[in-house]
Amino acid sequence: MATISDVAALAGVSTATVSRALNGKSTVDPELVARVRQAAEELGYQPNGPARNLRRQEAAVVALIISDVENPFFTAIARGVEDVAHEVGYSVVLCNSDESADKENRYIDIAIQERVAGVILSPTGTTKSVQKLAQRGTAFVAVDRPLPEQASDVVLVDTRLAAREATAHLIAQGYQRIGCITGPAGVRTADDRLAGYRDALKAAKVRSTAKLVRRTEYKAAGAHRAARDLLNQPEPPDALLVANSAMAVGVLQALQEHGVRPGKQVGLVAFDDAPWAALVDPPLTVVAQPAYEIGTVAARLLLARIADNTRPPTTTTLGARLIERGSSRHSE
Amino acid sequence: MATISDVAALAGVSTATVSRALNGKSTVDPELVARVRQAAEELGYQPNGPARNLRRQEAAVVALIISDVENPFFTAIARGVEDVAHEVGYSVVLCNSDESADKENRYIDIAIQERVAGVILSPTGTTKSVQKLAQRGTAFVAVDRPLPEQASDVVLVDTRLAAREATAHLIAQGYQRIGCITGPAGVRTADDRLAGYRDALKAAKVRSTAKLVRRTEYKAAGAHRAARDLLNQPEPPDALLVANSAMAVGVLQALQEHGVRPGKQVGLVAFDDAPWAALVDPPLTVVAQPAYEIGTVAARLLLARIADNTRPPTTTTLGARLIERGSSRHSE
DNA sequence: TACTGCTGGGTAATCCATTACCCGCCCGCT
DNA sequence: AGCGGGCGGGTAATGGATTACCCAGCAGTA
Repeated sequence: MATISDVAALAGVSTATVSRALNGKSTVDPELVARVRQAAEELGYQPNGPARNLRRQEAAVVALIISDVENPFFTAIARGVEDVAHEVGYSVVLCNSDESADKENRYIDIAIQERVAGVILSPTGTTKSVQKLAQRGTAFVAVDRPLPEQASDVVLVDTRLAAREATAHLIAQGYQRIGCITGPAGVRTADDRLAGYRDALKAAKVRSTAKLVRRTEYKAAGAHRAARDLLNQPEPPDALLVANSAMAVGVLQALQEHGVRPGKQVGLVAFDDAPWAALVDPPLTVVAQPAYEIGTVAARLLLARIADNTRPPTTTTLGARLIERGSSRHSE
Repeated sequence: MATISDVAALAGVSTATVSRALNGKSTVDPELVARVRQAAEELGYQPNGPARNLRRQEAAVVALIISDVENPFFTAIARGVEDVAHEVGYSVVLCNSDESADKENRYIDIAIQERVAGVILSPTGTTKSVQKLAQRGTAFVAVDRPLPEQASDVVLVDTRLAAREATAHLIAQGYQRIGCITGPAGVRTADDRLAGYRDALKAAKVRSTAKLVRRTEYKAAGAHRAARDLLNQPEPPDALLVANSAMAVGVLQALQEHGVRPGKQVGLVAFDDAPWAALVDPPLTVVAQPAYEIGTVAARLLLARIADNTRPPTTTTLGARLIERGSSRHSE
C-alpha cells in the first residue's frame, strides 16, 4: 500500500511537503500542490489512519454508544448526531451496547484505546466505565439518561413530566385503573416514567398499587408477558402507560390475544412516536420524544467540549409532546 | 496517559516483556505476568490503539456499512454481524451510508485509512468505491445486493423469487389489477422485486402495465406519494406489492387517507416482517427476509476471508418466507 | 568439565504521518 | 551594496506498541 514517501518520491518533493500539501496546513507552492495531488491520485494514496492518529494523538471520530440499535428512538438520535458531526468533518461510529453494562464497558475501552475525539452514549446502569472517560479527559456527553455522581453534559427529555401528563390524560379520559409497564429498575428513564405515572395518580388522588405496575426489559417480549400478566389479574387495568415503542408492540400483541381492543376497553399511551403508531387500529396515542434533536444537541455539546474540556457541564432538557390518538379515547 | 514504558518501569521489566505478558504471545514467567498485570491495573493502562494498529498493520475491527440505520431489516443484519464478530474478539462499527453513494464512498475511505480488518456493506449503486477495497486487498462481503463486475463474497436473498411468489399469492387470491411500489432504479433489490412481480404476472398471463408501477426512494414519504398517485388514477390497482417496510408505512397512510381498507378493497403484501406488521388492521401480509441470518453468514464469510483472501468468491442465497395475513385476503 | 541447545527476556528497529526546527533564497529597505 | 525579514520547503524527531534479533544463563549430555 502506497505511503507518503512513495508520493513524495513520485512528486519529487519531501514527505513534509506532501503532508502539508494534502492537509493544507501551511502555504505550499500551488504548482507543488498540484504535483502532489496528481502523484497521490496516481498511486491511490490513502493516508495511514493509525499513523496519523498516533501522531495527532486523536482521531476525527466520535463514538456513539446506544443501548439498542433496533429501537427507532436511538436510531433517530444517531441520525441527529451524524448530521452534525459530518458537517464539521467528524465520522461517527455506532456501537450497540444492547443494554448490557459489559458491552458498554468494552466499547468505552475501545473508544479510549482508539483515541476517538469524543463519545456520546446512553449510559447503561453503572457509572464506573464512564469514569474512565472522565479520567482520561476524553470528551463525552450522555443522552437520554443522566449520570449520577458524574458531572457531564447531558441531554435529557423531561420524561417524568411527560409520563405524568400522559397518565393525567388517561385519567381525564375517564379511565379508572391505570397500569404502567416500564423498563428495568435502575434504568433512569424507566424509573422516571414510573415516577411520573405515580405523580399523576397522586395529583388525582388515585391510590397507586404495585399490582398495576410491571417492570421488564425494554423489549417486546417482556412487555408482552407483563401485559398478559396484568390482564389476567382478577382486577385488570382499564388503561396502560407503556414506556417505549418496542414494549408497545408486545402490549398490543397481548391485547390482541386477549381479544381486547385498545381504546374503549383498555386505554393505551406509549412512549415514542414510532412510524407505525398511527397505523394500528385504533391509532396509538403516544408521547413523542424529540429524538433527532437530542442527537443534534448532543453532538454540538460534544464538539464544544472537544474544543474546550474545561467548560462547565450543562444539562439540556427537552420537552416531549403528547399526541392524542384513538387508543386513549375512552368514549370511542 | 500511561504508556507501555510506564508500565514497564513500574513492573521493573522491559516494554517487550510488558507487551508479551499482556498479549500472551510468548511464554513469560508467570510471576512477571502477574507483576505486569498489577502495574497495568495500577496505572489504568490502556494500550494506544493507533500505535498498535500502526505496528500490526491492521485493526481488530470490522466496519459494517448499511444503507439505512432506521430500517429494521438492516439493524437486524447488524445484530447478526455483531454476535458473530464479538465471539472472535472483533469489534463492529456501524456506518450509515443513507443510500448515498457519496457517504458510502467516504466510509469506505475511512475504513481503508483506519486499516480495519474487513468491511461488510450493502452496496449503494456504484461499484467504484468497492473496487478500492479489492485493490488494497481489504476483505469485504456484500449483503443484500450483489456487486456487478466485482467478484466478491455476497449474501443475498432470492428476492425476485419472493416477489414472484408474493405476487402469485395476490393473483391466487383473486386480485385483478396488481400494482407494485418499489425502490429506485439501479438498486438491485428494487429491480429484482419488480422483475419478480412481472414474472408472476407473465406466468399468470396478466398483462403488466407501467401505469401500475411506481418507483421511489425506499422511504415512507416516497411510497406515500406513489400510492396516492396510483389510487387517484382512473383505473386504480386493487392490490399492491410494496418493496419494504418503511414504504409499507407510507402506503398504509395513503390508504387510510383514501378511506380504503387493506384486504378486500386493496390487497397488500410488503417486504420485511417488521415487528408491527401483525398489529395493523388487518394484519399485514409480508415477505419475511432472514435478516439476522444474513448478518451471521456475512460475518462468518468475512472472517474466513480475513484469514485467507485467496479463497474463491462465494454467493450465498437465502430464502424468504411469505407470511399470509389479513391484508391479502380478498374474500375477507 | 566443556559444549550444545533451549528458553526467557532485553535492545532496538519498525510501522507512517506530522511537525518542530532549520536553512537558503529573495525581496525590500536604507 | 549590505542586511533583515519572511517564506517555502527539507531534515529529522516524534508518537507508542510490536517483534526480530540477540544474549545470558541453565540444563543436559558426552
